[in-house]
Amino acid sequence: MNEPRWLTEDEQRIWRAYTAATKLVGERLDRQLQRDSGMPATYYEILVALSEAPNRELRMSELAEFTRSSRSRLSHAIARLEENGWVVRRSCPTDKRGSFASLTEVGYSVLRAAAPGHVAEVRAALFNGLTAEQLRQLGEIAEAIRDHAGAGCPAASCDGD
Amino acid sequence: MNEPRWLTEDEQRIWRAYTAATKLVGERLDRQLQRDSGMPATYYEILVALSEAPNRELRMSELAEFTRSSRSRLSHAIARLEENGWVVRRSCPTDKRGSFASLTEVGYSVLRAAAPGHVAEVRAALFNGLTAEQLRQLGEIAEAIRDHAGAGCPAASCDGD
DNA sequence: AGGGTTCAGTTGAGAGCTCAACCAACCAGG
DNA sequence: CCTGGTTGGTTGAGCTCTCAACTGAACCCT
Repeated sequence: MNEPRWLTEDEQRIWRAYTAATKLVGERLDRQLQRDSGMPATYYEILVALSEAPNRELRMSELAEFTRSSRSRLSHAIARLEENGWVVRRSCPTDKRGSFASLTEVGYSVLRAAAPGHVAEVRAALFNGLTAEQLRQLGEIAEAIRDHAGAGCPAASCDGD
Repeated sequence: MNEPRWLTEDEQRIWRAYTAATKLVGERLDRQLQRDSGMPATYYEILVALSEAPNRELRMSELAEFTRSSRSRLSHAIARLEENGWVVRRSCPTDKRGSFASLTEVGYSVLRAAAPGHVAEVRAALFNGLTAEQLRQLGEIAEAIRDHAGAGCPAASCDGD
């Protein structure tokens, strides 16, 4: 096979800015949550997903889908959250293989306490640096990437296969 | 203190698309490199930075800056890369505290072998889903975020202080 | 010189993630 | 039934990352 199609100088500049930006934002968010609320960003997202679900609980597989997490990662995470007393597992009555993750009252208040700082950090790290127009563009671009990259890689949130 | 400034519905939509998109892209890239070349994306970036440096070597602290990595992470990473024989440490003659990380021939060929697949995945995961105009916008947005988020958080690549 | 401070880098413990293997319950088809 | 495959979820090992503590070298200031 012949020479691959390398990135042009422009593409390389964009790619490097992209990785730098996303890395910085991700690290800021993670650091803030860890420092102020004692949880990584992924756990925060789990709590958010649960808090928005009817009855504040979800099947593990649905939760995995919402949070775009592998089942394995989620399982480990829920185990940790359960240790903290923020979540409890409930076994599913109709399908004995399944289980629900259910947000506890404690978990809910931890989430409520964490939210303001998190939102502030989102603004500080991402939104405040952009014009309104750029923000709008970013939304469209992110949606395009999400739909495109998600389609091209079905294994993104699956374990084995 | 009073009610924090929550995200509007639009802002929330943008934020969620952003996290979804960046997570998907990051995971695709990482997965591809791990599968095809046996290294995480962060190690790839280290090898790239070294390969572009004069004499293919850099001081640890410079390398940390280029790769936007904490000194600690880099130290662990270089230890691992040294085990693989892809990098060697050289102590600095003029400053006995310092050390250089130096890309070996083996490391260089591993990098050359990994590059085509990586570039293809960058295109597949990110570029191919966007119009030329969106790509241009993404570049500007990413630069704005990088400069803004980097400034607001000096601790991003420092250990203790 | 001598003493404190800063600087470059390392180390170890603890935590989260990935991958592959696994188990148990459901579901077909014969 | 019961057998084979699929599905829902868990587990453990290995790896990377973070955070904090630490070492030793350089610098500064009298």
